[in-house]
Amino acid sequence: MRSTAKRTRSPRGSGELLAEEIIEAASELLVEHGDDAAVSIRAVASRVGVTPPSIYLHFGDKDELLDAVCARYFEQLDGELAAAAAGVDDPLERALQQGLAYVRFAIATPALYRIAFRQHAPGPSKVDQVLSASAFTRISATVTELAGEGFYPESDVGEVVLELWAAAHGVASLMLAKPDLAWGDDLRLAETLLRAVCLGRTALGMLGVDTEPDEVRAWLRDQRHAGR
Amino acid sequence: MRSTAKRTRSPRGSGELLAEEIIEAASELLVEHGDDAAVSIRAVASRVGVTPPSIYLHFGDKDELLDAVCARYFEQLDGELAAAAAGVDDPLERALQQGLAYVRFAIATPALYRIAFRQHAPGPSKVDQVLSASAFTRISATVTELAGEGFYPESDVGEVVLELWAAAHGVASLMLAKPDLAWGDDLRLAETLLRAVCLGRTALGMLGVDTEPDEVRAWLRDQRHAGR
DNA sequence: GCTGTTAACTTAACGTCGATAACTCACCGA
DNA sequence: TCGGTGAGTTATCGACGTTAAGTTAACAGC
Repeated sequence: MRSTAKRTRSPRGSGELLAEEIIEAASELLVEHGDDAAVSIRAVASRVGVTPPSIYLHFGDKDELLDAVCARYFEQLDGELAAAAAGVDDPLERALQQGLAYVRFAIATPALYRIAFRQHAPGPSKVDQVLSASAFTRISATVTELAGEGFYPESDVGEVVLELWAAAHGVASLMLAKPDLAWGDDLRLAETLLRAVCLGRTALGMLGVDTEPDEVRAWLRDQRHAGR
Repeated sequence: MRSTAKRTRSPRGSGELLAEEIIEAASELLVEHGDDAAVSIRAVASRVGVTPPSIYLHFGDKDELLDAVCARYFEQLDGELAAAAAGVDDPLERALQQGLAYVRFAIATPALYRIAFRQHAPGPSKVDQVLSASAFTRISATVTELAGEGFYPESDVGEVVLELWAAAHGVASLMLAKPDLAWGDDLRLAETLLRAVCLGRTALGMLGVDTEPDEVRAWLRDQRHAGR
């Protein structure tokens, strides 16, 4: 917890300048220590060069600060998703790349990702706004494109997006929580999972199989007995 | 934080009796308040009817207590998975039911599930032991059975189990973190996702399509242009 | 240039938290 | 009966989030 020299008082209109500095200091602490326990109001204040109560001039409480930190974090995600999708024409491949980019983004800074998915006070948070306006919208666009080409004929686009998100989040979250499992050293497992989510129903549908349990089971049984 | 009457001192050999009471008190606090902030050493001690330092006679620190709480929690999961699998002969259907049971279990007590997947100090935790010895083993058995029937011909069983777990955890975790999304009021979305994970690769494999991006894309293009 | 206002920040403090050290006391074997 | 020890207490520490009240510097108006 390095103690910075005293700041000179900010000029009159620039209260939000310090707010930005506070968010950045909190982010840095989070990334450097990899542990949200390292982010105390006092530590953040000390790093910015200010006393703890000053934080409360810019954020209602600690949760609000962390919410702002996560909002800024997910703004970066939007850029990453855009970069991952750039130049990828096929929407299927694009969905996959965006999913992988999401996982990479999450595991790159575990502390930030973890904190973004903690319980937060009810009511609309900045994180949710940023997420729905950027990443969620971006993936929705890709899935909509896929749906337009005939994938998921009987499913709502929103459902597919949620499934994709849940899969990507599941891999990322579980990798962070249980890093000792046999994940391999690349994202092959994530890739396989995401591909299954994108294509599973499509493949079954193209085989003329509905997703009712009995039908699937019967079809598989037939395949197993007939094939090979 | 109800303050219980003073306990009478326990007889000589029964140190572990209090340990059990402590775990249960902590679990109750967690479930009742739905918030891990409600579980303080002081609150737990007060509910048991004991002073705070007594907790440390039975648990090294707070994390160790919470680890024990989660371990006991996941012991129940093993029973739930067993119940969900009971009487389901088809391994495919069984995998699905176990996955759904996992999701139901998680969202039934959000506070407990959340706390179990927080960051914890490195080294083997009780939670991990319980998980790998019960739920993980149980799902592995089902997947092994599926693999024995010819599903996942080119995949390791461990990989498939991880994918299944990641998918179930992803849905559960995201439902808990973002309950305002359009999840519907049943677990249909989870079911679809789990089915895709169980069957996605199988279906593609049976179509004679490898999981390489180019191959899948080409195959889908052909299907789209040829079919309908 | 002086002055009043107010935004930006500080000082001091409260209550709660996790954790530790040092103590008390009942029980039990010898 | 008497030391030992397991079970639990009292007292206390430093750090935490947060608030109330005070201080100071930048600007607006004259």
